[in-house]
Formats: sequence, structure tokens, C-alpha cells
Amino acid sequence: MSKEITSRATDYSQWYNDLVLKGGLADYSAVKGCMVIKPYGFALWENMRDNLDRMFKETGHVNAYFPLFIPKSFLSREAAHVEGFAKECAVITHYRLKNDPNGQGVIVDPEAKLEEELIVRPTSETIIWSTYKDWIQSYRDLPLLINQWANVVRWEMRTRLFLRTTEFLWQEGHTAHATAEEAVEETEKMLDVYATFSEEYMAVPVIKGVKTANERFAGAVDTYCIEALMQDGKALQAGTSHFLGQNFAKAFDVKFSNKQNQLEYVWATSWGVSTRLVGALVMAHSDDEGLILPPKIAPMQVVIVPIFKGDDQKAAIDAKVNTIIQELKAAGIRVKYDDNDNNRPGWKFAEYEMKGVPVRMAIGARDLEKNVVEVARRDTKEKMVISLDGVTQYIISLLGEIQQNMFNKAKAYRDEHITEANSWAEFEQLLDEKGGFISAHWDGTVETEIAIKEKTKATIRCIPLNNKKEAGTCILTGKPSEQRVLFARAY
RNA sequence: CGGGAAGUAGCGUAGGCCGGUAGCGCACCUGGUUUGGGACCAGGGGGUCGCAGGUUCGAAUCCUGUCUUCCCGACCA
Repeated sequence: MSKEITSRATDYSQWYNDLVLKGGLADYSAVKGCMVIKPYGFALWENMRDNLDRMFKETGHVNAYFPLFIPKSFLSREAAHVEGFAKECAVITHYRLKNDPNGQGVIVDPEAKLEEELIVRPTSETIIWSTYKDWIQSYRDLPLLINQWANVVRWEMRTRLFLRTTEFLWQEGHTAHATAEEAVEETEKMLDVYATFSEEYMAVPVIKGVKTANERFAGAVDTYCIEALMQDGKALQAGTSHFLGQNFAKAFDVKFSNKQNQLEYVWATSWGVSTRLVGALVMAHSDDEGLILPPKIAPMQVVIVPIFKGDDQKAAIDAKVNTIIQELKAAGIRVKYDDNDNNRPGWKFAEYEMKGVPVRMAIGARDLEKNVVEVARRDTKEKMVISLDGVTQYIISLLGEIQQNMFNKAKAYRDEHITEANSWAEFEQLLDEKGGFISAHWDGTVETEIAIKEKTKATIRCIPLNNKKEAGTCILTGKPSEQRVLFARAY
């Protein structure tokens, strides 16, 4: 069949592409590096977005929206920031087209050149801090806790569906505080929100940590991150939360009067997660038969497939299924009844397995007689025959069990793939033969970090929060080290 | 951006070297039989062969350019 999926063992990259394309999440588009997010994929993103949005609001944040375009000069106000993003910015130079005088089509009107070019935002710190200057005068205006849901553009050389696209959807929180302590607290609080969301909703275990100076966000004092592990043993940065110090306040001259009526620069944070999370979800859980989606964010949690001979049986099944659906919906469960007659049950089973629907119910005349239904769970592929009495309660607890099982399985895999290396030979062997996170001593210098990356393609994913101090020697240079850090090859 | 591969109907592909009416499977439409793990029979529709030039009486096929995708690099909060 045309919908066969490449196995993970054959070609992991192709497996991932197959799942995204054949699972109906996204498609390639006519624009290089940009994808079309299809309804099923967007529904998944919406469920992520809605839960995150609620969590942001519960922690005191409000939403706003800032422009897509940023004056070129803004970007260069913060030196490290422009350094980090300059190489991947789309630039608007003109605002008008005209008919080509020499033939068909249209050309850029050379008379419509902009006085100052506009950058399509790769991130919004600059446009937002230029605005915050007008919003903040007093300590009474702080903290300012704002989030925006937006699209951004980063002109990457090599793109991959969801994991790295030229345009992507994300949220970016931008907060302003009176003290460094409060800003750091905010940075850590939002990292916790991300970790909670990832583990409790996506069922993807993450390691919270801090980036090294070399991996830090352009313009940040400290970058916190959550790191997840994919089934091929590569790490994926799933979210970041930055303590920006006073860098952007100084760049955009944002000061406030404190209680003593002294002017001080404002302290800042920014934090974001993107549609990349969809890629993380796919790669963390799915198998060679297709997607496996966690119940809490699956667009469909339950699909019901009728099995019938003739209209009479169909009518009897419809009647029963309608009462089941009403009960499930009343319990807040997202359920679909697929009574489309174009495809037979076997086709539907395969299709919904590919789409990763957590629970499938199949019901036929035989079941009606016995007052039962066949329930199949996607995560373990087990099938159970369940009494129709109390089936709603059963499904509710089953969805909870699937959610928990998916997390447990991913966590067991992740935990098995955090390995200590105590020598260079061991480090290289682990990278090539086992993958995953490697906990090893590092002498703390950028030079060593880069040297290791050049030799092995492994990077320091993070220094875990609450890392225990432990004297040792750097695996590459043998110089003294005070703690282990986590290395991995990463997306 | 460098190296490699590819683009022919919605999807997967044959044909290309050696130029001469574009074929097959799945999907789709109509009718019928079916329905407990990717149904079957009969009939039918859909293509300027990625796009733009060029060579030629004639181009899917040869030449040039260009766009897009995939794999490996470089790049990447």
C-alpha cells in the first residue's frame, strides 16, 4: 500500500518523515523550508497551545501581540543578539510590485525601496523592549508579564518538518522585573511550566538544566532549557527560558523609578516553545505502525468503528453508539464515530493506528447481543472485550492509564540512556554504540567544548539543575572538573 | 551553500541511453455485491511528463538555466 511506513531500523529520518506526512500532520509547501500544517497536525498543536496558554495565565501572564516586522536598526541595538541572528534574517527592502515593462508578470518596483529595511522577526525581544520603554516608568508598573503567540522566521540552511522550519509557530514570553532575583525566579518558574507540560501532557520526560556560555541564547545572561531524548538516542531541546539580565533594558533604555526614587534598569526574561514540540512528540513515542499520541492532547481520544452486515444491523449499532458517544462527550472525551461506508473495518483499524488515536472501539452485531464492545489501545496494541455497562468509566480510566504508560515507557528509555563516561575512549564508544545522554566531566572551557563537538558532533546539552558537585577530570583534557555535564548528539 | 539522488494523474512508479499517439498499481467517480485486520466485479474520469528557454519537421526523452524535495556535510537560542 502507498501508506506503508519506513521502519525506524531501516531509516530513522525517513520513518519520521513518513509519520508526519502519512499521519496527516503536515505537508511540504511550494515555499522552500516552509510546511503546511494540516488540520490533524494543527488540532494537535491547538491542544498543546491551549494547555500552555492556560498554564501561562494561571501563573499571572497575559497575551498581547507585537508586529511581524522589526526595523533593521532595532536588531543591532544589542550586540550579542544581532550577532546571533544576523545570518538567518529575512529582510524586507521594498513595498510594491509593478507590471514588468519587458514582458509578463510583475517585478519589484525599484522606486518603492524602503528608507529603512524591515526584518521579519526571528524573535521579538527588540520590538517588544522598544515598546516596554514607553510602558514602564515606576516600580509600580512591574512586573510586566506578557506572552505572545506568533509566527517567526529563521532562514536556516537545512530544514526538517516541525523540527526546524523556516517559518514556525511559537509563543514567546517577555517579562520585565524590578530585581534580578525576581527575574531569575520567573525564568525558573517558566522552565518548570514547560517541564510540567512536557511530562504531564506530552508524556515526554525532560531534563531541566542550564546551557553553557557557548550554547546560550544571543543576548541572554543565562539560558535554561528542557532537554528530551528521542528514540534514536539523539537529544532535542524542547524549550528554553532565558534570564536576560539588564541587556535589553540597557539597549532600549528602559528604566524605572524604585521606591527610593532612583532610576534603575529593568531586569528581563524571555521564554519560548514552538511547533518543534510536535516533532518531539512524534519521535518520542511513535512506532513502525504509525503515530502514538498521548490522550491528553490527541485530537481524537477515542474512535468508534461499526462492524455490520446490512442496514438493520447498522441502525441497531448506530442507536447504541449514539448513547455511548453522548456519555463519552459528557465526560469530556473527544470521540469520533467513523461509520463511513467507503472503507471496511480493517482499513480503518490501520488508518487510526497510523494516526495514533489512543483508543479504538469496534462494535458489531455480535457485541450488541452480548452487550460488549472490543476496546483496543494504541500504546500496547492490546485488545479487550468490555461490558457496555460502565464503558464510559472504563474508557476514562484507560485513557489515564495510557497517558501514564506512555510517560513511564519514555522515561524508562530515557533513564537507561543516561550513562556515565569516565574516559575519552568510553565517551566515544558510548556515543557511537549506545547514544543518549552521556554524563561526563568537562573542564569548563569553551575551547574544550568546541573540540569535543568537532571530534564527535556531541554537544553539551545542559548542566542539570541541582547537579551534584563531584571532583573529577575532564574526559578530553584531563584537567580538573567540579561536576559532570550532559553530552549528546542533538537535533 | 558544497557533495550525492530525485521530480511523469492525489500517492507510488514504467518509459529516457536509441526523439515519433504517455502506460501500470493504489486512490477517485457510477452501479452492484460486501464489511470482526488494509474487500471484490463491471464500467468510467483524470496528464500541457516540476517550471522556463533552446535544438529539431517533431521533445517526457537531447542541451542550458531555474525551482522544489530527500540523504550527507557546513549552519542552527
